[in-house]
Amino acid sequence: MNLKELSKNLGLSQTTVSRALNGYPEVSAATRHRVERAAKEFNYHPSTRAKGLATGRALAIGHVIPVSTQHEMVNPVFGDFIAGAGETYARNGFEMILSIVDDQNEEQIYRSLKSRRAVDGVIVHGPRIDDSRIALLNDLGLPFAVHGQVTHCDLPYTFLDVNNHEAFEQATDYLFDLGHRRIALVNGLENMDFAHRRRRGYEASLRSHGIPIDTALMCSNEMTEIIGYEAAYKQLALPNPPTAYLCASLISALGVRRAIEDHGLTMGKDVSVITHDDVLSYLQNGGDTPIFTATRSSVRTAGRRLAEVLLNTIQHTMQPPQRVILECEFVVGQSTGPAPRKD
Amino acid sequence: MNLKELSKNLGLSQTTVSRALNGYPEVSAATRHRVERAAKEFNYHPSTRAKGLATGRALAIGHVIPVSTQHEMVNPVFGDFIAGAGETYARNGFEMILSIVDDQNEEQIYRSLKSRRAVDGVIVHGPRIDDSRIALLNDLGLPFAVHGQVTHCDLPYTFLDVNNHEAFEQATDYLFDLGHRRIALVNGLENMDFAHRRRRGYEASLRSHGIPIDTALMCSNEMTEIIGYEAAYKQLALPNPPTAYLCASLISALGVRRAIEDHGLTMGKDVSVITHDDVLSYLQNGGDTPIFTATRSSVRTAGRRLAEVLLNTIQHTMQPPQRVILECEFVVGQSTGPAPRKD
DNA sequence: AATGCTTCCCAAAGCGCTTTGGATTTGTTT
DNA sequence: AAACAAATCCAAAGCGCTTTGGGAAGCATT
Repeated sequence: MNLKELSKNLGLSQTTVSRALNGYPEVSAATRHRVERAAKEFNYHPSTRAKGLATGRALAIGHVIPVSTQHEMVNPVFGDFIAGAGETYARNGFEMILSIVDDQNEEQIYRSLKSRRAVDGVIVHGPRIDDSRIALLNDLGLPFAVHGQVTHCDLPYTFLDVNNHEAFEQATDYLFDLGHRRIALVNGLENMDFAHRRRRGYEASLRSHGIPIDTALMCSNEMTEIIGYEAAYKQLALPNPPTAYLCASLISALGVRRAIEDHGLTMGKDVSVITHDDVLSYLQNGGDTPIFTATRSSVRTAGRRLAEVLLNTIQHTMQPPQRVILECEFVVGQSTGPAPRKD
Repeated sequence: MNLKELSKNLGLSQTTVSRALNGYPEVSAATRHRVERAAKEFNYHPSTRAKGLATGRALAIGHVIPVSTQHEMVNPVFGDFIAGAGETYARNGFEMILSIVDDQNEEQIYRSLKSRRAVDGVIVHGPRIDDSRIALLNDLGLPFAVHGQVTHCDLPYTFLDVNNHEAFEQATDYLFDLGHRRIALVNGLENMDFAHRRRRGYEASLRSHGIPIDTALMCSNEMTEIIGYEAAYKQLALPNPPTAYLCASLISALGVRRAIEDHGLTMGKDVSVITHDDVLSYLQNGGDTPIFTATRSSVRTAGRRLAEVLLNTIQHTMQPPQRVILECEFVVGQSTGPAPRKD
């Protein structure tokens, strides 16, 4: 069923039917009603492609997912973020188009999306420090919104980010207040902006308490269970091992916990752990009493909100870049306790 | 830059330029070369929408991701599957469009995708037992391919599945051969087809060895760490606890391991664990020596292959439904050992 | 020179929608 | 009753591409 057939069926012109369906005022209420009923009856939906061609709008948002060629990693938060964004798109009649691309060909993809007019805007995932994509997208004139921020980028741009610095500073403060002085950081890859900020927050806290920064207690890598395990296992074997951990992800934290237990120690008693918790649907941090003390911020909510922000900037072009910063909720769980007395 | 401008620039008609770019033979080699160079120079890409309108093909595949309203769960394998499928699409000039939808409105979405001619075909995710989507898509005449199978569906359809029955039967056999007689199953939701098949494989093995099926040792739920933990913790407190576990997911297995350790037991010695391993990028099962004994099958590869199968059936319509079944690799890790002697 | 083949190219229609610029009808005002 | 405004509706152009149905030029064949 297309517009032509529908309008023939109704004995109206395509113009009138189109207008009736799109809420233009030049149509009488009675006609509009009749048209709407018929559209429902015949399950008529306008062709996105034709509509896009005619209006010049794609009614679609692109998500470019970089998959690092070295690690073949798909960021685990991605699924939940997309789910959140998808809700927003569905509500607004937009489609989400996804491009998986190795980080070599990223620029290529953005150019192609632009010149094919395939999308009205894009969401930038996984921003890195000094990320070149901001400048590129600005040049291309393709509206975009970043999930995260870009350190060293002085161009204005629209983004939504968690307050990573604040969260990790606060978490480190909390551990300090419990008496911990040897606090380790199991971070994500620090060329990623979020990981960089978290380290800075951690360091800021240490500095403010006069604790020297010990690089032996810091690691930066992919956030997998194995890597968390290996990093913590080694550190706990040090002559002067950490008594507390700060993890960038619940998955890393699971590895850290395993390392703690493999050393015959007890989490929450011998070694404390705080992790960032993205509230992934398949990795809940316990029920009412969280297992891990955590800095919590739902990545799904982030997806929903950032998509809203992007649609907004697309609709009302000419407004200044939006900047949304979400504060983490600090939840106390069973994984932290007073630092053990030295014997 | 559009076709009109490009052809004006070259002093050729749109027809010729279009044909040159699309590999039709009616163009001299010299002209084709000239056109291709110009296209590259001006970074010309045909508008997907216009192309789609003209050809009647969308050059896009839809992925409908059901998000259960009760659990708000996004299947964790989804990210990796999509990454695999995306590789295939990129290679073939297709786009992937994603719809997130709560399971109430699923049918609606398929109808809409069809009537808007937004996609050339869809991938069906998370098939359930007796899933009504097969019949629906057949009715709609929308080409599709299923990631998994549908028990109780006698319509022919294209799918790719892991041999779940075989894998779990084999895993149970393996545990039996190690002397285990109390073998527990921590399964996914058994209205999902894959989980149903796994249970049947497990039961088939038990039956063939004359072991009675004990429902106290079986549970079926979302595959999260917490749920795995809780199920195993309870079962291990039984008067006659299991000595071995079969898990539907590495994430559940992490929970089971924690439960084992919280009971003061050692995995691989006191209690054995075998899990299915989807080879998710952020949840590797160890390096050279796997932590968990596992039935392994990469969901990313599955995504890549299923997308290929779907594109194939779309190109060569009129060929019978394709059925691909992948056998799991059985890898022995550190989590299994001989059943402990009864005292 | 007329005929028939290729080879190479083009004008124009059409895909399904929106939107411009009227046309027609109806209602209101004097 | 004439004149004008408002309310409804419509024909046709246009979005950027593909594809049909030729047409012109070049060459070899009669």
